Amino acid sequence: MAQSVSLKMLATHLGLTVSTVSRALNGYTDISPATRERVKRAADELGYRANQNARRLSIGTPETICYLMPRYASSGTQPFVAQLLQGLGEALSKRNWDLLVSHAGTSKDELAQIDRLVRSGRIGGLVISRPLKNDPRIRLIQDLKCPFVVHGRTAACDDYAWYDIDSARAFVDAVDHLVGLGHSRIAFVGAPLQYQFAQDRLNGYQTGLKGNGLPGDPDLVQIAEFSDEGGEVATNSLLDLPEPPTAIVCVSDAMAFGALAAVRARGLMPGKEISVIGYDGLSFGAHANPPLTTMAQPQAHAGRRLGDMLLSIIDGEDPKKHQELQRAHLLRRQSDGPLQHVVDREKRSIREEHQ
Amino acid sequence: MAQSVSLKMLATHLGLTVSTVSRALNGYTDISPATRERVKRAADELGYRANQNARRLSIGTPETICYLMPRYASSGTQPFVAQLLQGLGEALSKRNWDLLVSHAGTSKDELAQIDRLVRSGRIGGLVISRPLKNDPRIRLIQDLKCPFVVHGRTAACDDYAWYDIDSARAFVDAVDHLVGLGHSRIAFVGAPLQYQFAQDRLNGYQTGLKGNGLPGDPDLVQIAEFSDEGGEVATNSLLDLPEPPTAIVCVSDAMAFGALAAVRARGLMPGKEISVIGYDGLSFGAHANPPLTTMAQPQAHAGRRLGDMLLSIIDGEDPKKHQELQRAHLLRRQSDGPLQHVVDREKRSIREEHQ
DNA sequence: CTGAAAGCGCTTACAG
DNA sequence: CTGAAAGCGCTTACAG
Repeated sequence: MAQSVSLKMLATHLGLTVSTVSRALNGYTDISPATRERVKRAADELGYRANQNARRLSIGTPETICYLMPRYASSGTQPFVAQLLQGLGEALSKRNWDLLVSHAGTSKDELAQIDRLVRSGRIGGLVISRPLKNDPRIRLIQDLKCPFVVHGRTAACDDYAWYDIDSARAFVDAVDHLVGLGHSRIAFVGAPLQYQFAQDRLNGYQTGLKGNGLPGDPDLVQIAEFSDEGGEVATNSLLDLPEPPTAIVCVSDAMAFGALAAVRARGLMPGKEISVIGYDGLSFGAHANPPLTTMAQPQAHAGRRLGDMLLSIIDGEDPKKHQELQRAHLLRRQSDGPLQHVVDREKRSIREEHQ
Repeated sequence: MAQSVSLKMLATHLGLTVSTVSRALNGYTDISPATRERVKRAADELGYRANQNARRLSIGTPETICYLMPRYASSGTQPFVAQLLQGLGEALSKRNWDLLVSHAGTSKDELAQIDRLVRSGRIGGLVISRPLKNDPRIRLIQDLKCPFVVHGRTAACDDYAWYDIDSARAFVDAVDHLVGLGHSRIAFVGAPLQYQFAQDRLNGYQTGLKGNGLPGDPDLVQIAEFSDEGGEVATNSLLDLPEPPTAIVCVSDAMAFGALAAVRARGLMPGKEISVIGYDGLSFGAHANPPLTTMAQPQAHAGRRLGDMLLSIIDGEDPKKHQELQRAHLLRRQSDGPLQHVVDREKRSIREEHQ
């Protein structure tokens, strides 16, 4: 590895002392403009870069924040990660902070890792995604008194900083939209409720039903694994009901893809016989069969905001002042449509043909 | 931020000197087993973690590697990034190294950033993805004498470490497969050739043609922007040809999604009238219309191997000994099929109906 | 087996 | 305006 020039080398090269050179480089005003220029030029020429480990040890801050990768990111269903990292990087680069990423195996590992991470002075802040309703990571980070910001929310989210999409509201909108299309038997395909986002979306669905004077039928709420396969399983349960739904709202685009597959497998056409709405706004949804109608959100925004918020908090601002709720909006493609008044019997016969 | 206990605090707490405590913790053998145990227990109880900035400054290595995010990752078409990071993280965690990610705006920024990164002693190694044929980053990193490993290859890839999929071979296989289905008019939808992977895949396509005694028709090679829109544009050009292809191989799944859309827009069914094969093996391809046949590859593998290789090189091993070529395999879904012997006129009339 | 000391490469009061 | 010195929190020869 190319041993880069040290401050001492630069100083002797200039016939100055390290303290003068250091202050010149760091823009101290008590340095003569002439030497300041001379020092900067020499630094450029020699390609001097302050050793960050030394610098950070000296100034007492790691100038680094860490993004804790969602544990299930490995399943490849986390297309938002690259964008989020991009946004975080943008926010941090303004102040030359570094972005670390950290994965963990089990939940216990994760807590131990967080503990190690902050106690070892490597990081000055943390960002975590998709918290549980009652997320042990958050209590730990609070105990550690490490600045942090949450991408999403927990059940009790009053006393820390977060950025979230108002997904409850989004599901109200989705239900309203479907009711507007004539649907009344609307189902919900959800993810395990220990995730707060899963609970929020279910709440929104239920609020939407109530707001339209629709009864809630427990059979129409199907919770499954948070993946396309899960969406398929849940949707199959719905379609097996004596009185199946005419519309389905799904907790994510991935689950909606599974729902589309299940509907098609019965010889029904999503967007015709059954409406399916996803949540996420993945660009890929445009290529689904049929193109997926979904609740889209400003993805690129999230990382940048999260980064800015975290930096402010590290600067001493009150975390409670950094709680930001964004809206999702309906991105209509082709998987939703008006209620079709078909006799049940007819639908069944079509279905049987394809089995 | 919770000021974690320092070595000095731990030492005074134990009535020992920092040097003894440090060596006990680092497993030196010249420490009595009794005190070693005592020290370790106390460290656990007090939650001591060595300050990494101090430690790394002292031992002279940053114990950190950096992944340079592909610049176009922002477009959201980089689903492999999360998996790659996961794999890298796994490899690094075995030795407690950290994983930094770095983005850059323009190409110039990127070079400056790399320079800063390695000169500032923040990182002990670099991994870069998808190099250009002649990638200026690689020359720079070599000049800097920073250990590195490439995810992909450049045109001249003899003197550094890399991990790549044999995509030339994959395209030979794809062409062979299509020829086996009766196709002879096979087109190529490609990405800009400054990317080496784009050139490799074109080469494979051409080799495949030659191997089957098929003439190469320049009209059948369409290069476009590396995205689904690009794939659509390229495919439209192909379908506008006086004698359109009966099969298309695409340089990526994203481009193939665009190709499927273009084919469907003409009222033709991919997998029937025209075969389309992608490359990547994205799980999402199963939800395309129709499900996309593709050349799949062991994605989870890449990050782990890259991380292991880089660590070995940092340990002093010869980079040239770490060049790994993996094979892709055909993942058949439903966008390919046997050549249909339809009269051209007939095809055209179907097409016109749908315009 | 343990301690005293130097050093990693910076920054920053403190003198002058 | 510049220099000499202490300190950030570790590790690691070197003594004893």
